[in-house]
Amino acid sequence: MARVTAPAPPHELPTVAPVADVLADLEWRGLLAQTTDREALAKELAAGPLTVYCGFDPTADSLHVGSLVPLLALRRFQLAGHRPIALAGGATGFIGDPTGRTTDRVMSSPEEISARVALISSQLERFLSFDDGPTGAVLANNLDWTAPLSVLDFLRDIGRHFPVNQMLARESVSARLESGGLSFTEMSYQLLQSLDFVELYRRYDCRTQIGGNDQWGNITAGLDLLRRTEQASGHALTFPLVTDSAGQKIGKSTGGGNVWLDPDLTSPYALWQFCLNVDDRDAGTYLRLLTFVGREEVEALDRATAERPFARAAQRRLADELVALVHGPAEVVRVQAASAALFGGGALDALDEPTLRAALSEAPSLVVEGESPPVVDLLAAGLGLSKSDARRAVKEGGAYLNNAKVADEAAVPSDEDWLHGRFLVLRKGKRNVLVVERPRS
RNA sequence: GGCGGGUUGCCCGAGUGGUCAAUGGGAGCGGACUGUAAAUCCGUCGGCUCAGCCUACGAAGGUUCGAACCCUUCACCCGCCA
Repeated sequence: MARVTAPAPPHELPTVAPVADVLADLEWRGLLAQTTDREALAKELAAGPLTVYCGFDPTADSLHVGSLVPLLALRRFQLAGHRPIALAGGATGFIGDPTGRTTDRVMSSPEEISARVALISSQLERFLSFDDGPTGAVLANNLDWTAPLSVLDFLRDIGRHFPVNQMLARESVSARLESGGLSFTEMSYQLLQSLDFVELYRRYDCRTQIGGNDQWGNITAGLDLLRRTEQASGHALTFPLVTDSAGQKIGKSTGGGNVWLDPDLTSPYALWQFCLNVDDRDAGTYLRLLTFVGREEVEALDRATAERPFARAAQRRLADELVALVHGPAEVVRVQAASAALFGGGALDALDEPTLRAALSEAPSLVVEGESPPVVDLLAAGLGLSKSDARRAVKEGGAYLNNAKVADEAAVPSDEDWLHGRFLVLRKGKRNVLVVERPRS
């Protein structure tokens, strides 16, 4: 059964001004790609609380920054006085959405999927408000109604409404037919998603589904089913699939990996740093899509970026907002202190021990007992480099001990180098910081 | 099944008996510039007990003083013919 209320979120949702006109809000943020009859939708939105859903398939152990686009959109609807439903795809994740794929997904085991659903659900909960009022959010799992369904019932009650010729015509399917075909399993994905829509309509009178623009086909398939089985009409609303100035999907780090919401996968510090390093051309876009910062302020930040790019006001604001949103306001303070200490230049020995310790808690660390090995060995062990790499770093002038360049490949930290007698701050290049710690003697 | 072409470092791709750890490009990394950005420039880019040594050019054997390069077998990929 879907859970209607959630346990207390780990941190307070940020207080954000209510949204007066959610469509207008989405529009200036660049979040509107397509909608069904927009005027009708606007009219319904104005008439009273509408229930809006968006699905999240458990494709990994965590949501990533890109997932915030639809997730925050749900929250935007909530702030505008509507009820959001976050749907975890325990069933659809089982099948795998063929959209945008060229080959069958590798199937994960049921255990893996249910574990992921649990992880993702707990993340989804944190961005919505689960009060008892008419706009209280709902967290659902489509496995709840899909698992008990028999094959025969499914084929007779659902499958019957799907003309194969239409299914084949859908972009997600036809693309795959061109590139070698797809299995019946994957082609069924749109049926499951449509079934979800109908089920949420029955349970919560949900008649609006939102999602990325690649979901348009799946969403409208659901609208068709809703019309056929329930004689109900609903709405679809999609967001553009935004790419950054380098053509990458939003929320990809420079290395190409995802920036995750799970602090164990992407630390708050790493998230903050990721934001700070966002290209000038993308900062405004990110602010619009990934934060609740209002229009006037975003546009002011756009101007600030144009006039004084080096100040990186937009990136800083983005970093603070996102870290607060994802990890809580307390983390922002810690992360700022860490960044200031590590990028502020010299004077590490001026920091008192608690501050230093807090600042460095985000960096990888290494514990050394007894005699200290040479700097090169510490770098290699702590940063996962080969010895040659570490040696090269020194040779190229890219190795630092307590913010001072290390010139000698054979350098060994001296007793005076240990800050407060306990810490060494090693660095390779600008960003790869390593903390070496030794037990209090 | 037959004939031909191919398999090189993270990716692309040169190299056809010694001067090959292997040209060039991309990615990555470091430096300079700067703003922890972009662009640009320079450097670097298998490992190590690092002026030397070890391991590497699909796999295994062979020829040779010496092989990524020649020969044999095997595996995989791509063409053409059945």
